[in-house]
Amino acid sequence: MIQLAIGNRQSAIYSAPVNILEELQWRGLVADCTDAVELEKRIAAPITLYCGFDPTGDSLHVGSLVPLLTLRRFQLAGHTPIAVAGGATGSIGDPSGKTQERQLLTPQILNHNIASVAAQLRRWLDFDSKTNAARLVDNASWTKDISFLDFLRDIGKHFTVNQMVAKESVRARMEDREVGISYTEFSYMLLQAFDFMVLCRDQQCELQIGGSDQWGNITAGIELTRKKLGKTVYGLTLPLVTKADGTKFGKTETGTIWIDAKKTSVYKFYQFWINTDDRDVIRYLKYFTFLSKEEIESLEKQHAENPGARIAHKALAKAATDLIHGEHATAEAIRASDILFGGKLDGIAESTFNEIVGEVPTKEIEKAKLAGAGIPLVELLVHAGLCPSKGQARKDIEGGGVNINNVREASATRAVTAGDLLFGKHVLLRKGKKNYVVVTAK
RNA sequence: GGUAGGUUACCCAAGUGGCCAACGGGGGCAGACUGUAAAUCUGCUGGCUAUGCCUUCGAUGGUUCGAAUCCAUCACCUACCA
Repeated sequence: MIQLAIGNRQSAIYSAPVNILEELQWRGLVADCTDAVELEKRIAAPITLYCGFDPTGDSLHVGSLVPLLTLRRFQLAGHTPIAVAGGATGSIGDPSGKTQERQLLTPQILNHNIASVAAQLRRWLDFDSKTNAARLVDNASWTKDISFLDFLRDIGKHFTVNQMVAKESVRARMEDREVGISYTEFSYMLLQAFDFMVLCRDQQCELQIGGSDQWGNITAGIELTRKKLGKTVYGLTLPLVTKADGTKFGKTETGTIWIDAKKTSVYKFYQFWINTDDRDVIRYLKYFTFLSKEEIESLEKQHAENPGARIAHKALAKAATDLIHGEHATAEAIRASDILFGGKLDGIAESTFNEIVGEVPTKEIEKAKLAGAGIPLVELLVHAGLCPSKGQARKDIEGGGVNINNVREASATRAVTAGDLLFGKHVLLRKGKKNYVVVTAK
């Protein structure tokens, strides 16, 4: 990652950054870029830039947030962003950063994914600006009618296999004799290069941004554009988001953190950020929020003075959740977190308790099962998805890791009955410190 | 093709006739401490209708009262030779 000195021209007010590159550098968002000197000159005037989003899933996840928010930063700085939801590239599969050949998506799934991702992209870019409205395009629109022969003659001729093979993403797969790389994925680079050239030709796009794994694809596009159009265009890559503990960013035990509230609840999304490692929190504030340099530096100072207060974590979680899910949903997630981690449930009002229902995972159970002797706790834990088996549930209880309504339960033979219901409806189960499930009797 | 060695739970790895659901380490989960951290310490880590029962040591078949362990065949991996 390039660490350049920050000039004292740096504006403290985000809404009017003098220089987007300085802003990005300060945020640590520049992994690499082509011809930094020329790009800096060019970017003094509004530029059109693009970034592709991979429709491999039906939602973006926190990892794809970095390029998306960076597009937004460019737009706020007066530049014109183009988001490409790739129907063409998506149908092939990018080998970059992948150790395995990808499973091709069916056209139905691909279309569904593109529609879902496109809808999300629309929410964080401004399409109504009078001066620099964002655009959303599907690269299938310019690739679907081109014939294979034309593509080979017009595009393929500009690439030598020698240089394609030298690209990191291809080389890694070629060296792995077990997996290899299909001709399909090998060709991916050409498609993405073609995109850049077309966007430059038809939409005056002069800059492509992407994750650092996109470097090879981006430079391929730059070369193609120079050869076909005789124009100089630029590339800028963003760092891979790392974690201090070395694990992969954006995943938890329970899976990927998605942008879609239906796939990852707002509460869970908020909790994801709250649980950020101390060593990562300031970096993430820079990556994932639009807080100003001043605000972040102030948070950094407070964090250094009193890390236990986790002021920076709270600011990060609030800002990121606000940005993605809106202030209202964020307030609810914060409220639910305060209730759950605030201590006792004694004397809690039903309306207050209801705030956490639906925020944390909720499971239903037939009321009849709680009548009389009730249902064994071990069974309920498995039903709630907190334990994988009754044997494990028993061990968890014996180890002191299970709480009913926030009261530790030490007996593995304990049954849960109607008498345990809060407000005649809910039982709050907890395993460990932060795994909550509300079981609702129906 | 020949010879030798290997294949054990999520991963690495011990075990070579009964005391083996299988040492140890990693990872994971939980507890203490703490800040819903980190580090450290402790416990657990195949399933169940549970002082017992069932499934599991590459696959199949066999020997034996009894097999992860012995034998045969097959599959895959590694090293050396050709």
